[in-house]
Amino acid sequence: MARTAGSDGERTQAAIRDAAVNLIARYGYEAVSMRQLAAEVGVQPAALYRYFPTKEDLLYDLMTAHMNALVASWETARPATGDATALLAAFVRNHINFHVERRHSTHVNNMELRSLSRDRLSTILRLRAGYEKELRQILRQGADAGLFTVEDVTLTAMAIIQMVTGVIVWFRPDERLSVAEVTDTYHKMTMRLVGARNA
Amino acid sequence: MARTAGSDGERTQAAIRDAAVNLIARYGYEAVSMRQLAAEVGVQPAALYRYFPTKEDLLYDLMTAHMNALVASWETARPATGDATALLAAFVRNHINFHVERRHSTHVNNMELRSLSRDRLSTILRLRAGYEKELRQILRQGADAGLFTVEDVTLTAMAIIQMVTGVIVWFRPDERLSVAEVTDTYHKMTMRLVGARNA
DNA sequence: CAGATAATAAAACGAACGTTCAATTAATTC
DNA sequence: GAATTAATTGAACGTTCGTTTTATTATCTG
Repeated sequence: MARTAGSDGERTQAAIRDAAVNLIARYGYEAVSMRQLAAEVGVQPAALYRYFPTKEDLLYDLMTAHMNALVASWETARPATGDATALLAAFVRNHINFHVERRHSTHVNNMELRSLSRDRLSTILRLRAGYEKELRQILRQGADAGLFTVEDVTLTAMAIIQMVTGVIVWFRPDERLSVAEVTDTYHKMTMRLVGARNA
Repeated sequence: MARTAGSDGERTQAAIRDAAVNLIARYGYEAVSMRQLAAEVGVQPAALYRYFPTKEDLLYDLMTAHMNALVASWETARPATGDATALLAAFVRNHINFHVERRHSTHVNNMELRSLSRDRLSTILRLRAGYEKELRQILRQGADAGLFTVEDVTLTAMAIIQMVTGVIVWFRPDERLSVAEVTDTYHKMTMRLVGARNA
C-alpha cells in the first residue's frame, strides 16, 4: 500500500508534533524511537521523514514553537501601564498559566536541551534569555523606584523563574488546588520575596 | 590480555561511579553508552559488568548514594535547638551547599528519574519525600508559632525546594558570586518569602 | 612457590536504532 | 480521463546498543 484514503499532510504533521511532545515528555527524547513515534501517530516510520528530515529537527521544531509561544504570550499579557508591582504580578500570573497549560512542552524544553546541536541550543537559549530579561527589567525598575528589596537582580530573577516554573513538577489540575489558587499563592510569595511595599 | 598490573576492584568501581556521574550529567543517561563509559574509565566494556550487573543498576546506585548523602547531610546539619526561623535558615544553607558541591549527581537525580524501573523510582521518591517532609515540618512549626506567613505548607515547601535547588542550573563557582554570597541572598529571599518576623 | 581467586580483555550475540530508497496509491490538475 | 503531484508503505542499510561468554593474567593466600 501507499497513500491512504483521507490522508492529509497538515493533519499528519500536527499529529506527529502532538504525539512527539507527549512521548518525549513522558519517556525522554533519547528513549523515544522513531518507530515508537510512528506507531503512536498510526503511520510507518518512513512517513515521519516527509515532515521532519531528522529526529533532531523534530525536537528543535517543538522547542522553538514553545519558546515563541511563551514570548508571544507575555507580549500579549504585559500591561501597558502600571508600576513594577503590577508588572511583576502580571508576569507571574502569565508565566504560571502558560506553563501549566503546556506542561508537556515545558518539560521537553527544560529536559532535552542537551540533545540539540550547538547552534540550535544557542538559538533556544537566546530566546530564553530574552524572556528572562523582561523579568530582570521589572525587578530593576521596582528596586530603583524603592518598591522592592532586591539584593541581586540576576539572582532574584533566576530564583523566581525556578520557583514558578517548578509548579509543573508537582502540580496536577483537578487536585486539591485549582490553577487560580496556586497562581494566587505564588503571587503572594513572589511579592514577599521581593519585599514589595505596595502589593 | 586480562588482569592489568596494579588493578584494584574498589578503585575501579569508584572510577566507574565517578565517570558515570560526570558523563550522565553532561550527556544524559540514555545518551551515554557502556562503551563510552568504559573508555572514560580506561577499561573494556565487559569489565563494567563485574561491578554493576546492568546499566540501570549503575544509575540506581548513583541515585541512592546521592539521596542517602542528602538525608545524612541534613541530619548532621540540623540544629538541636532553635526556633523555626533558625531551622529554616539551616535548612536552606545546608541544601544549597550540598547541591552546589554535588552539582553533577544532583543533575542526574533530577533528570534521570524516568529511566528507573517502577520499584526503584518509588524508592528514590520515598527518600525524597522524607527529606521534603522535614521542610514542611519547619514551615508548619513556624506558622503555628506565628513566626511565618504561610498560605499553604505543601505548596510553599515545593516553591522553596524548587527555588533553592535551581541554584545549580545557573550557578558556577569562581564567577561573579561566591557560594557564601549566593547562600546568603537565598537565605534572605526565603525569609521574606515565608514572611519571617524575627529573621 | 603452588593453588585459588580477583580483575580484566577479546570477541561475539541478537536486537534496536536512525535513516534511505523504490514502489504504490490517493488526490488534484488540466 | 490522463497526467501530475502528494502521501505513504515496505523493505532494507549500516551502525550501535546492552550484555554474555570464554580465556587470560595479576595478585593474594597458605
